Amino acid sequence: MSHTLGVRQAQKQKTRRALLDAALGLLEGQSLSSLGLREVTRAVGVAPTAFYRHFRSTADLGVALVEEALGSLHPTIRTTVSTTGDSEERIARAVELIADHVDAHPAHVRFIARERHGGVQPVREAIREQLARFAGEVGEALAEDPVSAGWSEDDRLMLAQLYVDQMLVTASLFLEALEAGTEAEAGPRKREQERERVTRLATRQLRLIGIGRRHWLDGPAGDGLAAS
Amino acid sequence: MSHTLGVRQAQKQKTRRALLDAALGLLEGQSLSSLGLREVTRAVGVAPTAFYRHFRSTADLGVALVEEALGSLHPTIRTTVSTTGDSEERIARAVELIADHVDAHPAHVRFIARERHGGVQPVREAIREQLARFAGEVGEALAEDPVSAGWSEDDRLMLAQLYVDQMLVTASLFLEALEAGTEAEAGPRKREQERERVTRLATRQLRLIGIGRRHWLDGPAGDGLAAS
DNA sequence: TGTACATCAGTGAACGCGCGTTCACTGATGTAC
DNA sequence: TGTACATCAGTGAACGCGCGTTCACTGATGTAC
Repeated sequence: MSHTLGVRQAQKQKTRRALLDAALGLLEGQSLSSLGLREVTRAVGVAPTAFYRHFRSTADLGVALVEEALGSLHPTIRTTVSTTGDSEERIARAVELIADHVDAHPAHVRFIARERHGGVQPVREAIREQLARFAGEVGEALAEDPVSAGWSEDDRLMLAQLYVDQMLVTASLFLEALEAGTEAEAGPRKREQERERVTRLATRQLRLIGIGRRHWLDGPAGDGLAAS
Repeated sequence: MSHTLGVRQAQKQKTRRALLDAALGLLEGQSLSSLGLREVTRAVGVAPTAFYRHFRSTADLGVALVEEALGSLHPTIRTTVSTTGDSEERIARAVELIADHVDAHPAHVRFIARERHGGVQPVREAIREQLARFAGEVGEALAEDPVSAGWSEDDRLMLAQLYVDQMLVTASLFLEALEAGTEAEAGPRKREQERERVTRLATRQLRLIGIGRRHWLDGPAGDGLAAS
């Protein structure tokens, strides 16, 4: 019980971590489809051939990064949606959670935003799967929420996908806000302003969706015919 | 008035078009940041150096593609939002318009989805600018719509951005539906099913947003406190 | 209309460079007895 | 505990290849007179 891994395995994991971290860093300025295996090993300080001890290719490394970026997020998302309380409080908490996550893991967020529609098929597919899982989980959480009681499975999933996409859009905006403050002349003042702006925007968008949600079952007399 | 261009200019435009078309084709399978200048000229059948007569770099070509993909869409979007009629009809028309656009220009749509968060900064910036213009235009159109009468400029822009992002999400889903039918074993049957599924999903998401929109000014008594 | 010169889109050779992948290797770690 | 052998993460040389960029060029098109 004292040694859970062995020196050799531990060292291998350390190199693997270094490769993933170096790749993530290099991916801030380019897409996965142009990331070179030699670039990554050079950044870590190992021979190019060492790469093959851990990954078949950079695409393979990309799939591992997807798992790392999104895999641990499932419980967080679940509890966030399930949280009870006033609608406004829940929205504020969700937006804050997204902002904090972007602050804590900007490179992961950028990677997902970039590669979701990127040029590497297996990575796109891995992201698609994770997001589909998110949507499924949010949909289940919605089933237990009085606001969406009586909704069909189909409707719940429709709303869940709207929420998941909205989450990604918002995360991406927070990332841009973060970068706005990193530009040479701008400084943290600008960043703070941008962050506040995105928070306000995302909050109101979620509020509007929440209103639509609460009136979803009101029937066509209450909405379908009231337009224009 | 008989010759508007001259033989030399006409030939130059033709080569330029060929370069843009070839690049767009090659970008179906990779990101701009990994697209090679030699790849493009090889596909067209000109010498690599000919590329420089038209573009400084592949990034420069990418910016031209953004203009081509989004520049002509402004009037379309404006009239779509301004269209009068029943709420349901307007939603159906908007979704159909997106589906038709994806059918007509799949490579352009993929390019925008991919490079919006891609690894080439000037291209990201060009897309950001075009989408900001879209949002501004949708916001103006909303000002003339009775449903959003009395809204603040800020609120209109908030909704406009939600619509623009939703438009992109939907276009991206239609693109996936299109590809689902292109895979070897699937065939057009699968594609038709997927297309119908996305139409239903997008329609209901827009419907929910529309409901939220109609109740936006009802006040906190009607929505803020009704949750959970 | 004809001639002489200017322009400039596209050419083709050459360059140095970094790429992904192969291979036989080394030497520390792990295991069997 | 000690010895003999197996494993395997990381090495380093070598390969052929395609890349972006430079340069002086060619020859059709355009223009001035």
